Amino acid sequence: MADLDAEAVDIEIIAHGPNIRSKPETRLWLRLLSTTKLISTEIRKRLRAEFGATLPQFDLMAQLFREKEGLRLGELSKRTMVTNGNITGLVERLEADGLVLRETPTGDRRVTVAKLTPEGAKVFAAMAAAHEIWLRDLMGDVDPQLITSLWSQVGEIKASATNHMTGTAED
Amino acid sequence: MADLDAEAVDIEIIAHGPNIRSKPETRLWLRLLSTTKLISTEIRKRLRAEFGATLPQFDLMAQLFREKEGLRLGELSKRTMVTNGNITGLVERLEADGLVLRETPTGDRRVTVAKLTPEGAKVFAAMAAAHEIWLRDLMGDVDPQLITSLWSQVGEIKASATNHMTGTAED
DNA sequence: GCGAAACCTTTGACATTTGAAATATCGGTT
DNA sequence: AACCGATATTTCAAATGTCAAAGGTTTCGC
Repeated sequence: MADLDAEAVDIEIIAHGPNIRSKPETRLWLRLLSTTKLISTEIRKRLRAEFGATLPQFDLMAQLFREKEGLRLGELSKRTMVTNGNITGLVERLEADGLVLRETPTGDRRVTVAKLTPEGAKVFAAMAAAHEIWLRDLMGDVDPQLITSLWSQVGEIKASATNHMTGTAED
Repeated sequence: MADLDAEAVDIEIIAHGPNIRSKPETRLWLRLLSTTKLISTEIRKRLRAEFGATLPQFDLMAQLFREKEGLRLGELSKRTMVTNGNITGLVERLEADGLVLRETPTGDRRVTVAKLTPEGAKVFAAMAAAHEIWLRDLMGDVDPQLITSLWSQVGEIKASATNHMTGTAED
């Protein structure tokens, strides 16, 4: 951390209140972040309590659930936005639990394909059902039309962000 | 992870496409999550590259920046939504970097108050300025009015979620 | 003022996270 | 058939994350 020039910034802009003085983009960002964190924490808590699973495990299984033939680890990494190194450990733990299995296709030995075991599919189906109910519950006070329109509007944010970054990513 | 009943779930509802079959709440949630993760990753990358800081460190400093008298660690924990145990280490590292200092008020020796050092305030001011620019950049393609209206609409989601959870939290 | 309940922070055991470096394999060139 | 660049996964160190239990302190009821 280096020596930086404070005078370049109008302190007041950032200083007060619940971000009242921040620029709209920053305010929206802080709200997105806190909302997501809030709901994540709750979902994680419930996943843990009712299924002994973590959120990343749920995400990963969700991807495998809709690709019965399985997915390569790199593909899993992209889809879940989890780094490669992390996928390794995640899949290892799920394999140890008997929910996922790993296999190397005959053609290319660099590749590892992960797929759900029948047990894994069963467990995930139950988790997914609960997950949907939890979300309807958590968003229960919100007008259903707003939910739908938010989906596409947040999509605009996402598209813009994707446009303006060094790397890339998808849905 | 126990043996669960798959028949309880209509597989098709979850199975296909980019969540086309999911309920609106679930779709919105997945989009919020992926959008937030996308932007977080980019912000983290830039914070690291330009300031050698992490996102949790930035969050923590942001809270201290607008409370010149400092904040108790428990208060910091609530505001940043970071667990107590984690605040300890976070503040320790920032203190080691000379950006934050800890002191125990005379009145109550249970308490530790963290505040920014002058150096910390200087560094944060520069980070905050850059942060705002990055966000304007990332959301640059979006109609400014939409940004503002999203802020309040996402607020409705947040309020609803807050209403429907076991614990509590604030803005 | 004494003891119990309440409060604030730290500690400890572990799981997860990232980013970068290391490994392993493939495909094509020569 | 050895090599090079591109791919795919794993490993590693450091930071962050949770949860639960332990440590001091304060406050309150009596």
